[in-house]
This record gives sequence, structure tokens and C-alpha cells, in this order.
Amino acid sequence: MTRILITSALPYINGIKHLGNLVGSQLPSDVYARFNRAMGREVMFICATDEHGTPAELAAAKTGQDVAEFCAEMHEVQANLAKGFGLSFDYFGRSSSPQNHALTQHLAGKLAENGLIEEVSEKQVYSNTDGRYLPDRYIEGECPNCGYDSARGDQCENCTKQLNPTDLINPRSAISGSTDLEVRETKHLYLKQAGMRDTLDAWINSKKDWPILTTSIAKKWLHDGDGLRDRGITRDLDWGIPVKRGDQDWEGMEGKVFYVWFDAPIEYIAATAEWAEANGLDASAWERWWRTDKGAEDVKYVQFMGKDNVPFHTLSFPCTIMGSGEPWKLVDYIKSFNYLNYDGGQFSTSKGRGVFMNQALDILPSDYWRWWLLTHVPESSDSEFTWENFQATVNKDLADVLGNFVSRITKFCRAKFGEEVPAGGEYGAAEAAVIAEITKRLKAYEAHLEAIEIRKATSELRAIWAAGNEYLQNAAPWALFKTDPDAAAAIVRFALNLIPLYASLSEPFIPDAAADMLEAMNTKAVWPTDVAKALDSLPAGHAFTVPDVMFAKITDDARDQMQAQFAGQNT
RNA sequence: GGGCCUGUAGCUCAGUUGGUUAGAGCAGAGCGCUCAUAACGCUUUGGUCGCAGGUUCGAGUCCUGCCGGGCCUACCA
Repeated sequence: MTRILITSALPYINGIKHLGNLVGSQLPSDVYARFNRAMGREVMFICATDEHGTPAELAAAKTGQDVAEFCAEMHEVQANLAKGFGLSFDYFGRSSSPQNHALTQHLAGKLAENGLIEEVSEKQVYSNTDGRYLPDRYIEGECPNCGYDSARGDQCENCTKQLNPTDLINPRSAISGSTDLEVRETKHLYLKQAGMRDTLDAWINSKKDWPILTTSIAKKWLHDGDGLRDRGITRDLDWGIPVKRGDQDWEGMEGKVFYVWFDAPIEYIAATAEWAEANGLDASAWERWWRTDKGAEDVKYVQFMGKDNVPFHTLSFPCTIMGSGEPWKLVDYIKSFNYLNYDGGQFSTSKGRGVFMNQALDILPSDYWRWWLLTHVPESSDSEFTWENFQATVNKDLADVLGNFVSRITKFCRAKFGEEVPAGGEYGAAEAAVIAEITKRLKAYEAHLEAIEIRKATSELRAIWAAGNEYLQNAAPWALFKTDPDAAAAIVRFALNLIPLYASLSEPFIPDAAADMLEAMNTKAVWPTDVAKALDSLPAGHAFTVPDVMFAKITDDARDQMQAQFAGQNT
């Protein structure tokens, strides 16, 4: 049987992520993981925090903490939020793990052996006051082109002209404002990916079914200008993975670390090794997912990410993997996403604009967010969060269509037959029609999930929920009960049986509500292969309880209040 | 500047290789039901498919130009 390896782009460590980050990778990957598990496939679902780089060091400094301590704390915070949103990672690792250190150094050594690493001497700006080298965008000054006084060293935000830090007039550190800067000569390692261009190009071209967003970005980088360029994979920083060839020192690279974008994707593999260790398993347990010489040839590997991550996953990381000359598993499918905007602008971590994961969970249960985000996941273009739309979608879909269905039938049954599935009567033409409709829709639903068409899957699921209300309305057991209680009993039995079916099908999207439905019906999730059988699974006499209101509606007042609460920081 | 994506009913979006009267959900209108979270069901009003040309027997779908929105452009990650 095919095994499914799923990775979500690693959330960066410097702060709590907003809903845009969540919907652009982790949430859809979770749906896919849950769906595949429900289909009975063996799944390995991996994520981790991306912990290295300048922004992590600065974020730590801001809190007055040591960077390692800061990262350890933030990792726990992010891991708890992931749990709060029901993200079902098999393992949530850390790119700073010993496993990632070893593997990153190992792969760099292999790349060097294979002639894919080049040493380049370059000039970099050093800030004496900050005691660190400054990445281009951490240097500010006056734009030589338009005179804008807060132009960054990589580009002027005002006139969009591309710049070098040395072009700036009166340059200063963006961190401290210090003008005590000097240009120093420093050596770095470059990954010679230009030489891999044809190989990568052929590989990308062979991926006919990838989203256009994925391949068009890859092709742009492969063919723009002079084509794919070599890329620096080391930095002059303290926090990171020390540059080594395997376990050997690398002459001239003392005190330097690998660039985060080199070590972050490697963490997908290393995190699986962390998983093995955490579960007391030996190396073969993770290698069977990642080494095609050790059992991974039947693995299907799917990556999820926002569009900003695509170049690294389509080019740099494959170059690292292929260039190692070792039989590592390459990605089979890359699902990429556009951005989610917030109420007429962008979500912004730095400006505190939008709704952040911790705030979201403080306000409402995770299923509310999961459902809205997944029905609006930016698959074809950027999408937008508004409080009105959020309220309308959640109230209608979750409270009215699904929640109220469960409520109306369980309460009706309790009133007329008691809290057990009633006996009597038989299923007839109306039930057969519902079975036929759900069978058809289930097929479409499964096809959309296989293809990772998340929005289409949500609308199919909703239609399956709605079928229950249509059925009840036509069957009208409340009227029939007066003249033919047995016939009413059959209708109620059939409708009650829809609840566990709905729970099983809904679990990838709203796992908490699905669990509540199953608990109320006193049964377990089973993915239906035969809808007729599934709707005959709760026998007469089976006890259940009427669940509490599954989804309380968001009132207009509550909506206005939330909107106001989050409007404060808008710019 | 260059590249890519995008513009379809009031809103959010589907529209397969171009093929008859352009679809769904929500919102609006009407009717019905009363089991249910004033929930549900049925019916129904909305669209010169951004604009202007072109190719074609035929264009939402292909081509050109223009207008609007977004992203990327390699040292943020």
C-alpha cells in the first residue's frame, strides 16, 4: 500500500503566527493527513519550528533572552497552538535539533565531495555597535535614486529600485540606528545550483500535474535573466548550525553557520529522525520514509507551503538532495498557496495586523476557524478575511446546516422514542434516494481530497450535510408520527445514522465537532465504503445522548466587538 | 523595469481540451413546515463574464492592447 509522507512549511520561530500563516500551509496539510489516515493509509505528517537566522536573534534580544532559551520557549508556544488548532502532526520538531545539525553537516560534506560547493570571498557590512554583520535589508539610508530616507539595503520601498547596501547615502543599522558601519571581506560557501539547472528543469517539466503557481515560480527562477544562480548557504552569525563537512572542521569557515534556508528543509528529514528517537525507534524507522534504498520507494511525498517558499522547495532543496548523490526521497507533489488578506489589507506580523493564532483560540473554538479558513483557503488567488463573511459562513454552515441537523433529529427522537435508536418500519424509496445522492457526492468529495482541492471538498461536504435536512423536511416524521409511528421510527433511525456518517466525513475539517458527534452517538469513526451499510450501522436499541449545542452562533454584537478589538492596530 | 497570477450575479467563488438558454453557496423576494440553535425545505429576482479590438461557423474560455488588484524579483525567512 502507498504510504504518504506529508510536510508543512516550517513556521518561523520569531513570534506567534497569524491566520494567514496557518491557512497557507499547516491547516490544509492537516486536512490531507487526516483524510489519508481515514482512508487507512500509513501517514507520516511532519512539521517543525524554523529557528535560525537574524530575526530569531533579534527577537530574542528584544525579550532579553538568550536565543537558545527564546527558541525553546517559542517552540513550546507554537507546539501548543498547533495542538489547539488540532494540527495532527506525527512530530513537531525543531530545526535546531542535534539530528538536524548532523544531517545538515553531512549533506554539506557530500555536496563538497561532489564538487557542488564553492568558496566565495565577498564584502559585507559589519556594524561595530551591534557587533554583527548586517543582512542587506537591515541596513537603512537615503535612497540615491529618489532621496527617500528609509530605503533598505536591498531595495528602496519608495521607488522600488534595487540597491546594494553600499549605494545608500548615510547608511545606518536598522537594528540600532548606529552609523558605525564598515565593509569587511568575508568568505562564504555557495551551492553551485547553476550547474544543476538542466537537471532541475527536466525534473520540474516532468511534473505535469503540479499547481501552476508552483511550476511558474520554479520556471521563473530557472530561466529568468542568466538563469538559476548559485546561492550562498552560510552566514556570519552565532546562532545556527556550525559549518562543517560531515563531522570534520571546514577550514576558513570557523565561527560561521549554515544559512537557515539551507538547513530548514533538511529539518523535514531530521524531524522524522527526532520522531524515531522520541518513540524509542531505531534509524530504520525514519529511513523507510526518506531513503529509497531503505524502503521509501513506495512513499508518496507531498509538501505544503505558501508561494513565498516555492523557490527553495522546487530548486534549492532538490539541488541539495540530488547533489548529495545519496538516495534521498524527492518530493512528488508540491501544493502551494496564495495569501490570505485581512479586512482590506495584509496580515502583518510586524505591524500586529490581523488575527493571531493565540487570539483566535481565545475568542472561539478551533473548528470555527478551521472551517472558515478551509472554505476560503487561497488556492487560486489571494483571498480575504472579513468579520461579516466569517460570521455568515460559520453561522450558516456549522450552526444551521450541520449543528441544527444533529440537534433537531436527536431532540425529536428523545421526545418521541427516548434516547435510543427506535425500532420499526423499513427504509424505502426516500432513503434509497439519499443513499444514492450521498454515494455520488462522497465520490466527488474523495476525488477532491485526493487532488488536494480543498475548497471544492468543503462545498461537497456541505452539500452532504444539507442532504440530511432535505431528507428530514420531505420525510416529515413529526407529521407521520401521529398516524404511523413505525414509519416515523424508520425515518428517525435513518436520520440518526447520518450523524456518525457526517462525523466521519467531516473529521478532516472539524475534528473536535466530529468527536463530539461520535461521542453523542456512542460510536466510532468509520470512513464509508458502502453508504447504504454505513446508514444501517446504528441498530434499533442503540443508546445515544443529545449533544449540547455544537456551534453557538456568532451574534452581530459579538462580531462587532471582535471587529473593534482587532481594528486597533490597523494602519 | 521584468516575470507570473488575477478581474464572472450585491458578497465569496465554480466554470473541464473554445460548442446550445453562464453555475453554486450566501444575501434579497415569495411560499411551505413547525422536529430543531427564529433553525429547515421549495420556488424565485440578480450577470453586454474589467474594457476595446482580433481569430473562429462558434469565445467567459484562444491572441493583441489598455485599465484595475496581487505576488515574486534571489542577503527577511
